Amino acid sequence: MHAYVEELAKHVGQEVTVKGWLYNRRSSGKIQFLQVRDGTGIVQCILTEDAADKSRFEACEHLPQESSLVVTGVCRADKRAPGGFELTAREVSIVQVAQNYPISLQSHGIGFLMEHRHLWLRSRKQVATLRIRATVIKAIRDFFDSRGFILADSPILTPAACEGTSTLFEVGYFDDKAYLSQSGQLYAEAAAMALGKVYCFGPTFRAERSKTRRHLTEFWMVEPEVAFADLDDVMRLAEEFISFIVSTTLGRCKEELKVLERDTVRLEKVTPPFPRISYDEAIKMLTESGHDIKWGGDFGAPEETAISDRYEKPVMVHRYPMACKAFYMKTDPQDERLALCVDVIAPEGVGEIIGGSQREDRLEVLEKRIAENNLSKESLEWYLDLRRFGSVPHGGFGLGLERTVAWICGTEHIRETIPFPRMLYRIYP
RNA sequence: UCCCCGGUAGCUCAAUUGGUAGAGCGCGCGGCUGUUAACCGCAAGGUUCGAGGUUCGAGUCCUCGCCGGGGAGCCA
Repeated sequence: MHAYVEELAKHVGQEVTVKGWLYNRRSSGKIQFLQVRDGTGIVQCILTEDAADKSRFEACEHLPQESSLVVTGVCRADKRAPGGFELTAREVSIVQVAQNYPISLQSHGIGFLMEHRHLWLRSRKQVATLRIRATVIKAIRDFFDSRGFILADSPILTPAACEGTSTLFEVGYFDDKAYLSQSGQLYAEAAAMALGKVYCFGPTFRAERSKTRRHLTEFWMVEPEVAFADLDDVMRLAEEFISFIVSTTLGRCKEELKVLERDTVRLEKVTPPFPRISYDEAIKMLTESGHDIKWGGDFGAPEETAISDRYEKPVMVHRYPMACKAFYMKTDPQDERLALCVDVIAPEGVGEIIGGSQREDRLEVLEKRIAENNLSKESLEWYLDLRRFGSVPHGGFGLGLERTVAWICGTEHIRETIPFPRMLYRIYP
C-alpha cells in the first residue's frame, strides 16, 4: 500500500510502500540508512544485507543523492530514526539512478542556489517554505470566501498605467502596446460596484530597479475592495485578515515552522486590535528618537523598522500626506493635506505588507488629481465612469503575499517565498 | 540609477610585505551491522572571471569590461 511519509504514524506495524527521492544515504558496513523524501517528509529506510540476494544491497550502495526510488517495508516506531518512524526495507525498486547531484547537504552560496533554483526547491527549508506559502494562500481565500467576498480577478495585460508608466513592463500586443499589471485595484473597484465585496488575487509586475531583500519584479498581491467602506472599516478588515492568516498558519504548519527554526512566540501575539498611529505621531516619534525626517515624505526602510520595533504586533500607520500617495486616495475632510490611507508594517524588519485606503469618490476631485499627476485622463475614462454612475464611498487594500510569507517564516529574503523568483538580475531558471 | 563588497578545484573558502596554488565538503576507491550533515583511510581534481598594464616575478598592485551579492531610492 502506498503511503506518504506524513501519514506513517498511522501505519506502524504494517507493510507500506514509500515513493520518493534519495535525500541522503549513510552506511556502516552491512547496514545502510536511506533517507527518502516524498514531499511530505523524510523517512529513514533500513537496508541490511541478505545472504540470498546481495544485489538489492549493492544496488543502493552507490546510489547518488536524488535518485528516485520506491521502497516497500514494515513501518516501525524507533527513537533513533529522524522523525520517529522508519521502514525496514524488504524491497527497493530504483526508478532512476540520478546523475551527480550538484546541491549537497553542505553550505552553498546564494548565487549558486539561485542558479539551481529548480533543484534547490527540493531542500527541506524550501519545501517547508512553499508548503507555508500554499497554506497562506488557502487562508487568504478562506477568509474572504467565508465573509461573502466574491473573487473577481483583474486583468494582467492592461492598456495603461495606474500610477505612472516608469515602473511598468511593456509588452507587444498585436500591433499595439500593453503593460503588465502592477496592481489590480482599479479593476477591483469596478467589480466592487457590481458585486459589493470583492477581492482579486494574482501576480503583479513592477519594473523597479530594486535590489533589496524585500523586492521582486513579479509578486503576488491580494486586493479586497469593499463598497460603502470607510478607512476605519478598511483597517478593521486588515487586522482581522492578517490575524486570521497567522493563526491559521500556526495551526496547520507546526512541522514546517519547526524545520525553519521559526520562533513562533511573537506570531502568537498577532490578534486584533493592532496599534494605530497617525503619520503625524509617527513623524514625532521618529524625530524624537533621532531620525532626520521631514514632514511630507514617505518612510524608508530604516524608518519603518524603527516604527515596527516599538510594537509586538503589526502596526497600522494612517493618514499620510496626500503628496506622497496615489491619486485615487480620498482626501481627509479633517485635514486637506492628508490622505485617508493606511500602511500596515510587519514586525521584525519585513516592512510594509499592506497598503490601503478609502478611495476618492468625487468625480471633480479625481479629475483634478489625474491632471495634477500628469496621468492620461483618456485611458482612465472607464475608471471615472465609476464616479459618474452611482459613486459610493469605498475602500480596500493590497497585501503582498511574499512579504507576508517571509514574515511568517522568518525568512531573510523574500526570493525564497516564491517557487521561481523574478528579480532585477535574475530571470533564470 | 547610485553606493559598498566579491569572483581561486564540482561546492564553501584559505593563500603573510608581490616570491613553488591549499583545506573542508562532494565525486571515485577501500574499511566498518544503528547511522543522525555518520566516521576512518587513499586517490583524483586548477586557463586563480576576461582583456590590457606595472614588475625579474601578479591569485595578490593599476585600468577597463563581464558576472554575482548586499544596501539606498521606490514600493507590496
